Amino acid sequence: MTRHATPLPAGHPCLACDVRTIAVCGVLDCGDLARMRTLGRTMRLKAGQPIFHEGDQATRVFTVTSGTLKLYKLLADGRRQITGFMFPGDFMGISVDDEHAFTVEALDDAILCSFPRNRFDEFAGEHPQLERELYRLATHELAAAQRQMVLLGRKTAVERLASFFITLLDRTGKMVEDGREYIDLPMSRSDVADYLGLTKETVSRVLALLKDQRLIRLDTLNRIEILDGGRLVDMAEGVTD
Amino acid sequence: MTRHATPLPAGHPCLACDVRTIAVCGVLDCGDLARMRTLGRTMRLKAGQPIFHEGDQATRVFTVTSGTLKLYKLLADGRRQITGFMFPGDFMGISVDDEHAFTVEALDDAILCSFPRNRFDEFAGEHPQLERELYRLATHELAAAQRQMVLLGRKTAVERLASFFITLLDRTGKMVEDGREYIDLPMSRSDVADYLGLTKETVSRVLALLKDQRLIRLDTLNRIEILDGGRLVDMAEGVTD
DNA sequence: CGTTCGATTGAGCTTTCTCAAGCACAGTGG
DNA sequence: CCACTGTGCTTGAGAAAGCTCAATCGAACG
Repeated sequence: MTRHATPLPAGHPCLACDVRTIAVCGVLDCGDLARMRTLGRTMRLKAGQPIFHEGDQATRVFTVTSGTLKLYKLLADGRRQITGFMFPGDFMGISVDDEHAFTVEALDDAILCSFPRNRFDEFAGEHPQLERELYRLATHELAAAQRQMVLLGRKTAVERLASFFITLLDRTGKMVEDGREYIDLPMSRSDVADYLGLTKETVSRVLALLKDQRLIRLDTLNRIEILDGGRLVDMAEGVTD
Repeated sequence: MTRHATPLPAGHPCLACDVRTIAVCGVLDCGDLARMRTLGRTMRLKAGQPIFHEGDQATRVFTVTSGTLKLYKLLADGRRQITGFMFPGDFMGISVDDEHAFTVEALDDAILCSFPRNRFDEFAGEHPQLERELYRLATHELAAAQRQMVLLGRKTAVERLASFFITLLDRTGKMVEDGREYIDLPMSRSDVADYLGLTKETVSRVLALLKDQRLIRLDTLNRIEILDGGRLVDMAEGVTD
């Protein structure tokens, strides 16, 4: 569940699909990539389909080729916290005591590459540079998790939405058309709410508010134009000004 | 900022103090430990003293020998989120792009062992089993961070306090005296609040509530007796029953 | 063209926060 | 030895942010 610094070019096929995946690109040479390729296989997921559930045995690791996934944990009564989203190029290999710590589900149709965990670990053991890269990815994940703790523990609803947009801009890369910046929201309002520790109603209301203040524009339900990124950054950090 | 599975025996001296530290004990042999020892030096901290601040250059890594530390991030207007506490045996070496992602401050008088980051990394590079252990620790940290996201995003004040006590029981090990279980709270009510995404007043009120329900007893302000651990575990997970 | 499902909007409510006052204990000085 | 003072903790009352429940809207699809 870690992500490479550079985004995967749209449509960039994954390692198992006979090309290199972002998570290892740059740290393995051609021969090693070829060897690793033989370990993987392609998985195609329909929207809404889960890959594994919290508590399942972690027998495989994955990289995302295309599509978006959500990671979440549930409480006994069904309350849900989405702990992250996965985009193309992301790596999902982290587990504790061989058990998955969360459920992963596809938001839209997605393609993954999957490797048997033991063979992947073995392969990593033989490639220190890959192992170091995995560690680096884990530390970046951890830093992101800490920022999310600040968001969930201390930010207002408006600040949470602003932070969310800024993070998406950074992560999925700006989409610019005719000089306008857009972000795609492949997830539902409920998903956004469960990621930000809010209700879907509050998400809707805050969107309306940001729209009224001309900071964003709802191009379509799932496509948002960023009208004032600078102001959003300030908001995200709690700068009242 | 990761923690070994087994707790450090009280008073167990650290690597730099001529003995082994928890973070590496079990993965290094005597000769390697001796070499690592030569890299470290001991640091003594007074209560309230910071080790480094968010954004500082990360030139050293640390292990905790004795005492307790808090890790936190601030928003522009001073709102604070404590992202974790460090106890004896814990390792603080994770940073992103050589910058510390949070501030670390001693809660009480503490002793640390500190290593120059570059020498430590170099040493780790020569000891794959140490590198693997650091990765394992990071993944455990990440799982803990995700549990904290559930707490901050979806749990009620009562559930947060119950979760906090259960986590402390697991982490610092049960202290049993005369067949009674205790936990120490080396941090202030404000610190607890900033860790759980609440205010100090709410923390006080919830403590009073749990006390009234005979789930805990305040032995002293900073020492809590667990009267009904089972019930607390249920509460922590949102089991209403 | 009707149905469905997610998104939006509204009204009232609950939990937690804020602000303020009172309390308890440790340290200090008379 | 005891009053004094400071600091952190607790308790109370009112306010506010966000939640719940319910109604309405609107785009997608058969």
